[in-house]
Amino acid sequence: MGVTIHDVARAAGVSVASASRALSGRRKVGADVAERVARAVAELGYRPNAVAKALRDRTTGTIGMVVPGIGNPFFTMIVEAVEHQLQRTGVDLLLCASQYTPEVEASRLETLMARRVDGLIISPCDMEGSVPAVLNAARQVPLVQVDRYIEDGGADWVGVDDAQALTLAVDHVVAGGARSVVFVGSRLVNSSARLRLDGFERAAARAGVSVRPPLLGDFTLGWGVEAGRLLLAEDSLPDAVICGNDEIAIGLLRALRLGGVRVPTEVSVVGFDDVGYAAMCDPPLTTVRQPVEAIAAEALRLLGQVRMDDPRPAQRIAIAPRLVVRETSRPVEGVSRDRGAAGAGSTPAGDPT
Amino acid sequence: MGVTIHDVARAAGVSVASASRALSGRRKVGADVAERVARAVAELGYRPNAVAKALRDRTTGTIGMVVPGIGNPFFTMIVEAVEHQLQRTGVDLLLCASQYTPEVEASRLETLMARRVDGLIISPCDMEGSVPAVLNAARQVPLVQVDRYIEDGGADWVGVDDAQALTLAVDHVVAGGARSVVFVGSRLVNSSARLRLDGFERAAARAGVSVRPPLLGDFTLGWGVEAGRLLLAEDSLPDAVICGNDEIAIGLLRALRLGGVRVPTEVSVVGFDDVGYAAMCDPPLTTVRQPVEAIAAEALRLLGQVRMDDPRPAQRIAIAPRLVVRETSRPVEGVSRDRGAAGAGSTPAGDPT
DNA sequence: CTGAAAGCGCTAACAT
DNA sequence: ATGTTAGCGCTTTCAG
Repeated sequence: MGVTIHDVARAAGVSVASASRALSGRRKVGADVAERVARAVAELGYRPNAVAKALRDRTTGTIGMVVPGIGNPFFTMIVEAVEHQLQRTGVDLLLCASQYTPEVEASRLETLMARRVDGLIISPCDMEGSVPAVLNAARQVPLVQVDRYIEDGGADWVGVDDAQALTLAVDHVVAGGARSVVFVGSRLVNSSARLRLDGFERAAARAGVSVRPPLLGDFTLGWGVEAGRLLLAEDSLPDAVICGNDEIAIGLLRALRLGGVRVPTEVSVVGFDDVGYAAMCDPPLTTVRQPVEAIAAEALRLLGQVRMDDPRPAQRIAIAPRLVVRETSRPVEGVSRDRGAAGAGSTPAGDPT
Repeated sequence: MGVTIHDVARAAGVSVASASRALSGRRKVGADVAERVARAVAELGYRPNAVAKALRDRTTGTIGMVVPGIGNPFFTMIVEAVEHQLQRTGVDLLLCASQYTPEVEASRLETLMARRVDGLIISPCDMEGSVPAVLNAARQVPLVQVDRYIEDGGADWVGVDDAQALTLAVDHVVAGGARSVVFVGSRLVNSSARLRLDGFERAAARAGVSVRPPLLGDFTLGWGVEAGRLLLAEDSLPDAVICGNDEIAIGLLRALRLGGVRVPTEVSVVGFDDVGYAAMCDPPLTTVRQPVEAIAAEALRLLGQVRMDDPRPAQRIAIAPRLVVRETSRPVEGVSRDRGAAGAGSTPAGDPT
């Protein structure tokens, strides 16, 4: 620690300007200068100070990302996708969790801006509560929302096309013979919850099937099992249940099994997201896959486009999802099941603890 | 963007020094000065530039963390714990994933150091391959390893007491009547894998039970189901199988169920980590819980202690785990099962997608 | 092609 | 109590 470009310049017998030029390679330097600087760097173990560079350049090569919670597999997927897209960019990611709380979300945004991130990617935790902080941040620095958005239309957004996703899900179970369907999702506190319920209702109406009143809780396993019990307690089961995310679906599956209900023979279940576990649960879950890589790529592209000076209208980009048919839905002629569902090695790997 | 402390000083009609003092509150200022500065700040929407402060202070208020992969629930737990401990500290976390690859790990460490993080927390991905990068980093900045460590003893470490953990697991199944046990874990490429196998073998020997050759793959669901099939293919099943982590255990459970084996009636299964899903799988998993909060707290404490000038010997701190008895192991007199296992709302919540 | 010097925004001596 | 100023490490005009 502590060897600066001055030390390098002195050791190489050149000016700091030359050392800097040699280091960055962005300007011509004599061959001998380059040579001697390189040697000095190696000998002294010089490491450029990114902080000083950032101060000088007024840009940090860093973008901030804030998601509601990193414990949630879906957010983990998006974070990984963003990280993946950033790979060879030289841009680093400053990751924060808002813990589903507008207050900590606002504070995280504040410190990210103090650190002068070059851009911000955020999945706002609360459709209403997040509005001031997000809007305020968007005024200072390029910002794009992913997955969830605030109700105010003041900032760019990219996410999955929820309407299309629900259409895919509903049409699939209907094609499998379902005549009555129910939606199990989240209370309408964030945009995804609302969009998905809407999408479901429209798709069901279009398909002309009977729809039961939706069950709305939160996006957790726990709610999934509770919802399953609620369903079991009713007079009769619907032919299919469409879930707001995979966690709910997996919890539901569990409750149904405990209740002695066979899936998909008696009822079909469809999830949403396609988290890693969906392929490994029992039976493997039919679900709508979120195009996370595409979302990440698009978000980053948008971020690069934003110019704080000429404010162009906010964009909303919805990306088409894909239905992944596995074994919790009744087979449909002409639609083949996703292979690799049942077994080993089909998940991205990972080598924990 | 762009309003500096100079602007504030000018607007308030005071010197930058006074403005700085008023802002930091670290030195006395006249009441009127404080007042006028506060107003100027509010009017101009001043935001201190953390980059400039960092350059001046030679400290960033940031620590870097690098884990093999954020998709793995266990690492996610540690990251959350560290974040949680950092909460009211004003210290921010710079999170990176090494993707289980020493090369990217080295590169992440390099950029973290360029950004002048005040400390580093790392779970090295490879017992051998990570050695040079970790040692090199530890030479520049306070560093502590969590969970995994490099074989060279040159850097601090804090993690779970694997030997004790395996003793807990083995003694528990033996108390439940098991006479033959097998270990399903990971190939010995990282410290945890080795420590856990060792711990298992010692504990089994001490308990005087018959042990079958261990099955070693990786820490994934996929390997768990494969191992389950391998077990099924043998002449007879062991009384109990102890797994290297929960993912393996959950995969194994699935394979056993498909094979028609009843758990825990015919065989007991014990996991390791106690990830959120362990309480929700079927049946709920008996497992050894990692004391992640304690590990995070201890790591941070250690980090604060390290003085780069006086090199004290490296420390290794192993923290005691706790056995969480659920329903994949045969009941033992006097040991009560973990309640809340079967149902709703027992997980930390989370409100995804 | 190379060097001298200014300045990014901030804080801490060092005056006053 | 307040103001002036140097300087953190770097890049980039501007001269030569």
